[in-house]
Order: sequence, then C-alpha cells, then structure tokens
Amino acid sequence: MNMNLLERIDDYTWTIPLKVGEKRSGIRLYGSEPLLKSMDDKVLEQITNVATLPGLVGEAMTMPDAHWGYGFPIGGVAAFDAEEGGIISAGGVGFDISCGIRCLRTNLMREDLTSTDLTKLADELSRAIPAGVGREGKLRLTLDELDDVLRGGAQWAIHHGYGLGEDLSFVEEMGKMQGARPENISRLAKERQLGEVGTLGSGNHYLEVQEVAKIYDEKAAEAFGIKKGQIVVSIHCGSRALGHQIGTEYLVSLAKAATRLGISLPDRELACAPIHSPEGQEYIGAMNAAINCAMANRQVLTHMTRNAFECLFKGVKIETLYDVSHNTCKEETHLVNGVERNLWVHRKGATRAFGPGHPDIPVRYRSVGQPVIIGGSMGTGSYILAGTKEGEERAFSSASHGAGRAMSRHQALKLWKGKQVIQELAQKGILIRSASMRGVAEEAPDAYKDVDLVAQATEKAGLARRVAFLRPKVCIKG
DNA sequence: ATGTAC
Repeated sequence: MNMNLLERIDDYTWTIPLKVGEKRSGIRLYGSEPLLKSMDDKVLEQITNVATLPGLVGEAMTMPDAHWGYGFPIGGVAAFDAEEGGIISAGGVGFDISCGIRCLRTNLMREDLTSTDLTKLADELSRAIPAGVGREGKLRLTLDELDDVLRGGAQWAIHHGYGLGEDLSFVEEMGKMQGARPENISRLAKERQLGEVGTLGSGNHYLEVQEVAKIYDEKAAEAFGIKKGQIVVSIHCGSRALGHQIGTEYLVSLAKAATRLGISLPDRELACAPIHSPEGQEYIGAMNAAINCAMANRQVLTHMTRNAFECLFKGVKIETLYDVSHNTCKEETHLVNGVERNLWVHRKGATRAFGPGHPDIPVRYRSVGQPVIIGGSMGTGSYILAGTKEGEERAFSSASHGAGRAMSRHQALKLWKGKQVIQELAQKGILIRSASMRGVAEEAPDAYKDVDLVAQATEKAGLARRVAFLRPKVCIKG
C-alpha cells in the first residue's frame, strides 16, 4: 500500500484523510506499518467505497489481516443503523456465509502421541472427514430435512446424534441463529447442499490437529481449559455450496433494490439494500439460515472428529472450546459516544470479539472475554485470543480472522508444487492429507501473511489479546 | 469461498 495516502493515528491505527468535497464516513485501518505496507492498494479503495454507504455508524474499518475481496475487503468491519437508512450487503458478509472456526480441546498431551500415532490419526481423519470441491458427505438430506438444519443449526445436529449437548454453550447463539428463513432460499441453493452437510470444502478450509505451543495469558488459558502441550483440533469451514449460491443470487436482488431506491454505489460489487426494505429483510432471513447451516456443518464435523479420535485413543475426551464465525452481519447493541445503539455489524473476514462481561459470552469465559480464533495458513500455526473492553469502542468488538493471503492462488501455483510443499512440511513434523495437490500448492504457507505479525498487531491495536499459540501437527485440506 | 470456467 502507498503509505503516503495514509495518516498515522498511532503505531497500529491509521486513517485516510478526507479530501475537499468528499462525502463519506471516516476510515480506520488497524495494523502495523509493515502489514499495511504489504496490503494491496485495492484494500484502501474498497474501504473508502464502504465508507460512502448509507447509514454507516462510526468508521469503516479494516483489520490487520485485510486483503482485497468482493466489494468489501476481507478483514472489513462496518456497522449500520437501520433507523438511519442503514444497509445490508451480501458482499459485506462474504460468499461463504458464516465461514468460521470451531476449536476443540482434547485431554491428550503432545507426549501421548508418538509419530506412529500421528500418522494413524492423519489417515483416520482423512478417511473420516469428507473434503474437497463438491465433495459430498455421509449425510443425504431431503429438502424438508435441510430446512430443519437451516432453522436449527448446531442444535439440529445435536438432536440428530451429532455431538453432545454441552457443545452448544460454546457456539455463538447457542448454535441456533434466530430469524432464519429457509423459505427465502432458492431450491437450487438447497439442492446443492443436500449432500454437503458435514463436509469440509476446499480452498483455505482445513481440519488441524494442533498442540498448544505457547501460552501468553495464563488466567485466560485456564478459563479456556488449555495448557502448554495440550492437543487441540481446529475446524475451519463454512456454509459450503448453500452460502455461495445465496450470495450469488442475492447480489442480483440487492443490486436491483439499490437501483430502485436510488442508492448510488461506487462499485457494483457493493450491492446492498436498506435493512428496512423487502430485499434487505429477505437476504437477512436467508443469511441467518446459512449461518445455521455453517454451525450445523461444524457440529457434524466435530462428531466425526470425535469418532476418528475414539478409534485410536479409547475414552479420549473432546470438548468444544469455542465456535466463532468470521463472515456475518449481526444485529448487536454497541455503545457509540456513550449512547447504546442497535447496529447491524458486517464482519467479513473479521471475528466477533466481545470483551469481558458481555452477556453473550459463555459464563465460563465471561470474566476473561470471548475466545477469538485466528487461523493460520497450512503449517504455520494459529492463535487463540480473548476479546477486550477496548475492542468494543475501537472496532465494534471485532478482530482479525486469519493470516490473510499475501499473493494470489495463481501466483502461488507458479511458485510451488503440492508434493514439494507436503515434503517440506513433513520435515517440520507436520502431516498433510489433501484431496488436491493443486490446492496444497495454492495454500503453501508462504502464500500467506505472517500469522504471528497479524496476531501481534491485533493485540497491539487493542482489538483482542493473545492467549495461546497453536502449532499444527496434522492438517486435513480440501 | 465455489458443481473453481456466464
């Protein structure tokens, strides 16, 4: 990014000064100077576009891991007030609606796993977890059953034997998003999903077995039930074909609504409609149903993970640490200049990060803040952080979500071969199992930004504080 | 992200 276009507020907070005659809201970019320097100029252009949207409250923001996306940047946060003409945008949620990460803690320690165990575990997980583009899973649902999934979310999965009731306390919204309207979703979107509940997908989605390699905050780690050397599992996936199809279809309907209502869009990809409009309401109902689809998906995968571990480690105990999405728009209460307001917060490639005391945090974690999961690239590691009070005011309680791509898939393919990436990671003791060698090359660790810098900048910017670093041991890729 | 390519 051309740093001359930015104005430094502090070491981790930047803005773009308003030009004379320019009409838009303010902008905040969070991150260290090196991270911002490495960002595409397109991020700046896109967040400037977002800042022109009607009903925006406060500032349009980017997280330290921001990169170019469809309309909105990935790593973009924007809150709108429905009573002031605020909008909802499909591009502001992302195509993979409710993509997110479920982290599980096991009662195994690193010393419990020999290298033979790890190989067996990698093989068993790659057998048990359906992964890859268009890959179908073990469940074959009817359209009526899928509607139940879309209304019930992770609660549907629990009621159908996929998991334990106690998981639900550690999933956003207790695993069931209210306001889901399956009737707002096309038959095509549903048909595409019938065989894909309980599947991982492709791209940057993964299931990783990791060890807790470093603890930054002992008190929070204790609350989260993790300690150094412990084995955890992270599942990164979303709403699969369903979310993508909804996004595709609603972009058209929202664009029409914007035209009809005279909302001027600097970029067609920002297609949006007022929250108080038929099209806006229709999309919100569909999006909420897709959120349930994603939470059900991660719940079914949790069940499959437990079964795979149980095959090798009889009596192993696996609990849900937390499940949090990073592609949503949610109605939340936020304090703005001392006034409590009801806002619709778009977080696209940004994780919700409620601070200590927030009523929507599980009681067990409430005093330390909501767990925030930053997923790394394949083979580099991930972080668990905790939401802060400061983050409420600075970013409507939002934080980073991952390392963020440093180069395009196309560029990555020119630089690496899948086989070579797998061999290099094996030398570091990381086992990869993937349906696609091409996918592995596209996801090479160096095609991503440095997750350590992202987590550090997230903390320094006051958005969330680091609790633990997770080092990968086994990675199942789509 | 995605039956990766209307």
